[in-house]
Amino acid sequence: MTNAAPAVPARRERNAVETKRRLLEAAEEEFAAKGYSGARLGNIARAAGVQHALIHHYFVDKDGLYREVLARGLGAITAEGWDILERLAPQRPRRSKKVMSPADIRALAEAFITSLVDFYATHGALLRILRHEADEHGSVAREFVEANVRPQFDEICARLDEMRARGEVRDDVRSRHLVISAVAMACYPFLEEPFVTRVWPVDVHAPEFLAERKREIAETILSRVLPSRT
Amino acid sequence: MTNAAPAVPARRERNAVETKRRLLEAAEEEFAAKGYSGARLGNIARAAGVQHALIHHYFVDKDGLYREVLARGLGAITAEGWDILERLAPQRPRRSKKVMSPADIRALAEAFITSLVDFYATHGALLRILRHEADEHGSVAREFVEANVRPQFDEICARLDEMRARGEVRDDVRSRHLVISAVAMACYPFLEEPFVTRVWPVDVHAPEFLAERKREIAETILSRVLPSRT
DNA sequence: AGGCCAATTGACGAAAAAGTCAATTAGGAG
DNA sequence: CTCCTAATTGACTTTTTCGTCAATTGGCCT
Repeated sequence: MTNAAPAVPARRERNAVETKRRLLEAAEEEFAAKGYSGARLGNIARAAGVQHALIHHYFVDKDGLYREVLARGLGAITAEGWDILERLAPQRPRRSKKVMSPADIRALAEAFITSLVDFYATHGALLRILRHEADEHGSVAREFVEANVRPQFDEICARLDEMRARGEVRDDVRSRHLVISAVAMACYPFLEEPFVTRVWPVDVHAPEFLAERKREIAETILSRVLPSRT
Repeated sequence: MTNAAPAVPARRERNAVETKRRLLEAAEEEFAAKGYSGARLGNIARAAGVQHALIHHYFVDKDGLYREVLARGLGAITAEGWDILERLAPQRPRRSKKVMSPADIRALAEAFITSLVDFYATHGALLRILRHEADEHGSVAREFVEANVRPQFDEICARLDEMRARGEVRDDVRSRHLVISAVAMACYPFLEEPFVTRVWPVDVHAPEFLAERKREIAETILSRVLPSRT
């Protein structure tokens, strides 16, 4: 009643790259929450504060937007994965020379778990997209996992098997189960956040929680792996 | 060309309860795979082998069908959860009398993990629906978890805390983290099956895998929890 | 200062999905 | 055997969502 002036179009700023970035970010959230077929272009446009026609201008169609979201993230996480493995294995070249002490193993495990938890805490949205895609859409996530993360998984298992062969870890350790367990413990609070926070009201992204979580997982893995208590 | 007889309507059988059951089953799969907004009534009808108009006849609308799917499952899994806790605690009434031996604890842990893994292996679809719903739709899953599974979670944590107070488990065990870890290890292969089978080609529902998985998780939890190696 | 290019819009059309309804017919009750 | 109820269908309408297009306008270049 006072100053109802709907005629003023409220000066629109223009910035192509910024707008595109906002759209991609909004799209990542929407796809992560509802999957491909459940995502609504209207929601994405509204979250980004633009008309949905703009999506078609930049990304042609829904599929184009989806691929762009994936492309933006997949390269990064693959590189980060190999990076983690790299940093953990400066000892790799010299194989089966001297055995690692329990202290060495503890340091290795702690470094690994830290990287793993940080990884999942950071890339939750993208990983939820991959999970959706594995169910409904299909090909992209499957091929990505087989081509990029499976080699990393195999690499970790191979290192564990060598450690077991050298007697550095308990010989009833089954490497694949152990890695799956570590990944499960690390990713669970972030991929299942809505559930976790309902049974245990914590901020799973708070620094204190992250630190606690890392300690707990490292301790668990080490207990399982070390021949005797330290 | 040979016997193109599309005029024969191919005698349709009729069975209300059976058809309804088929619809609910198909709906569970569809909702689990794509969430509420991503699910298509057409897909559900086709999977059940009926016209989609029949869905409206039995369940009024999409929302009605969805609620019916949830209702069919939620009651069952709640009861099953309390059942598991019940069976694990015939010792509950007498509190802090005699302490449990490591062998007792091992038996308890193995029974718990077995129930947990079987639970997740069995109810994967429904739990994926709850996960979707937590993101997009909202209320039903949240209220269900807070009202029904949180008390179960608290109960387990309380028992663990008592055990720690009695010195039966290591005193650096944080009960909530431990339970979250156990749940994570147990559910991961089933809630993330498409991912797991891409990095490690196994049939996660095969009896051998289930047995291995249970042993591995129990061993991990026990290593973490027991004051010394057995 | 003026004009051009592209970012952005708003309205429109097409396709897909949800929901409605009258008309068929299987199968049980009398 | 017959009739009558209800399960089931197929075509229809409505609503939602995706995609297109011409028109507008902000920022930049000269």
